[in-house]
Amino acid sequence: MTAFYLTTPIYYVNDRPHLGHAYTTIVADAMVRYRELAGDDVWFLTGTDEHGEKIAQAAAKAGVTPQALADQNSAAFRETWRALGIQYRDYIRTTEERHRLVVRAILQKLWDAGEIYLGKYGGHYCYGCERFYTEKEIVDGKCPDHQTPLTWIEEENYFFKMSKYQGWLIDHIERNPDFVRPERYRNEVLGFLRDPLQDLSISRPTTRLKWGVPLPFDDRYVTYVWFDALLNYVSALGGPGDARFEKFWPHVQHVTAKDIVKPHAIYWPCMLKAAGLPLYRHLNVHGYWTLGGQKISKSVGNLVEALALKEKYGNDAFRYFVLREMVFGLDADFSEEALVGRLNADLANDLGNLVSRATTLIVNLNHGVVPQRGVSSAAEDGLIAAFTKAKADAATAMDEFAFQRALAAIWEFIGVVNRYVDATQPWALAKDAGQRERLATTLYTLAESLRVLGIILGPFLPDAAAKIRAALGQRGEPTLADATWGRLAPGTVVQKLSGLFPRIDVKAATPAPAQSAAAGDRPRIKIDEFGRVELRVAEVVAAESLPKSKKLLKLTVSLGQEQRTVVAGIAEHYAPADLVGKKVVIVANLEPAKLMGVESDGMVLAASTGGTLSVLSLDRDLPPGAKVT
RNA sequence: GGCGGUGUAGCUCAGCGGCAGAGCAGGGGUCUCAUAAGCCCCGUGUCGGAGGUUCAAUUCCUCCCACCGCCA
Repeated sequence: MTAFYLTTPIYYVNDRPHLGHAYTTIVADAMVRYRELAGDDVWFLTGTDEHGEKIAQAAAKAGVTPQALADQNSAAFRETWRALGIQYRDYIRTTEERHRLVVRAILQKLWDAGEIYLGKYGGHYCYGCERFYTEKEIVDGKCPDHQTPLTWIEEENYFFKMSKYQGWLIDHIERNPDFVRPERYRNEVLGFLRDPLQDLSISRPTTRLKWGVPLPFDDRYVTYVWFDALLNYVSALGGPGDARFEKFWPHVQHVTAKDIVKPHAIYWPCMLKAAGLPLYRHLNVHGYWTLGGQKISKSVGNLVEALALKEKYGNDAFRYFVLREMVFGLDADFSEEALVGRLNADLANDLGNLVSRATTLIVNLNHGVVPQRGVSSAAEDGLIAAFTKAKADAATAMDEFAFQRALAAIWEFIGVVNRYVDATQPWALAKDAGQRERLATTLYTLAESLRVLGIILGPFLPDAAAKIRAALGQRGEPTLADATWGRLAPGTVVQKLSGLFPRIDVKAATPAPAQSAAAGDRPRIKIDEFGRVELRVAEVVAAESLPKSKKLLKLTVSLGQEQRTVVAGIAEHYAPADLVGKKVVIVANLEPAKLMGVESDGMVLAASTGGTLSVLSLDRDLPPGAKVT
């Protein structure tokens, strides 16, 4: 029995779970389910990354301890995976003692081996950002964020001698072409390695940051968050010496999004090499989801919304869509329309309808009993060959992390079965007493087709596959070996299974909210036209209703240096008290206008649909006056 | 600025030296077991532009344009 160990990245608890995290995790879940179906002994790890400056800062801002913030957000990820039916075997948090122990043990080992040294680092430091800036990032000697002068700080830190592994790493990647895959990311890594590799700073002085794992050999420092985080893949198995580690570590593969290729493809192999541990087998890198073709970096909120569509259309449909639509490694676009398109065309029309018609035929024409099959004709031979090919193609695709190709291969077979029904016409055979054996063979073939589909679809559509197996009276957890033609026992009772994936009536569906505006066919504007609109963050200092108006509120807002009066038509949706202290977005260069006798100098932005209205605010805190672009 | 990638049918993309392909969308037909589903038929598109190599280029080479990524 082959061991198989797959990890997702541990997600940074500064974030809320969104489509990007979900894709990574669904991909890993589907792969693990597939390997398990194929008979491997699997282990599947996910978790959360909880140390570092950003967490410490966010917690301070929220007035809670870093641990409390981490607890809360780690739980949000766990809940998301539960809702998505993710079957992880372990969930690690970097604040857990089991993790800290392993990190410290490995650091000590590296220190003893002379892989770490104390060095001096000088840089331009911004106290506001609590970080160093490189020469390139600095604007006129000032912090690009705060526009405040920077301080030259020399700081002693511990460094990992990563540079000495450069030649070795290049060699390893060249000898193992699929170490980093798909190939585009391998090329990127090799490109990066053409320039000299620097040693890696692995500590932060506790005078600046306390939220981390203390270095075992110098408690004036905590471990730099990346060094700490990468080790989760090892610590979750108990570390070297643990039986679980010895069993699974040699077979580890990682899955990540493309933004964290560098730590995984460069730091991590060097760290493992220095620690005397075997390297991972593959780093599997996927691309980004875009929404309506737009880059997602500025619209994390929309990614959270995208993830919410799983509630509307169901886990299986959501899983199927992301696995089928994204070419693993490339970016792909997510839209509700595309999701519904896949759901209707592939799941409802092709698969759901096939299940419905085939089970109905067996129930109607043979009282729901799988008959003894007779002599095969060319039609059956062709169908069986198509299944064998689909199964093999899917296997090849899965070996290469090509989920979209695996699903396309299975759908080829579904198409063959649909054509088989049309070609053999069981309903016509049933009317001819001389065709009883043909009918029996046909019905057996259909039932067996559904049975094998119920097995190989399991990793991709867990719920639907289970329903199909149940309708065919199949019990227990299947294996891929069970998906061998002819194993269905005659006499098995089949139940009618309709509505596996109901079609979504696109015309009757409610128009997509807000989001569709971007994709609409209104005339586009140039960027400089948009640039004429000056949008700024404003803090509501005071709010009062206007006595004579039902709709209007008079707001006093701060833009940092100046205060203004703005009248907003939101009284039906917000009480004045709800708004005070809130950061909103206003149009700052609008011509002033008098409304109900009050001069309004600006306009508050709000989104609305039907009866709901929401004032735009920020999901991260920024000072009033900040420009919105 | 350096390195790399992409540009093929309305949309998403495959093909990567030998008569331009698939899925979806759209149009037409047909069966009736089925979820108005299935099945069958319908695609001349400057294969981003210009030049070159070749008997032959969407495919190889050079340059240019556009977009994207990594690095600086």
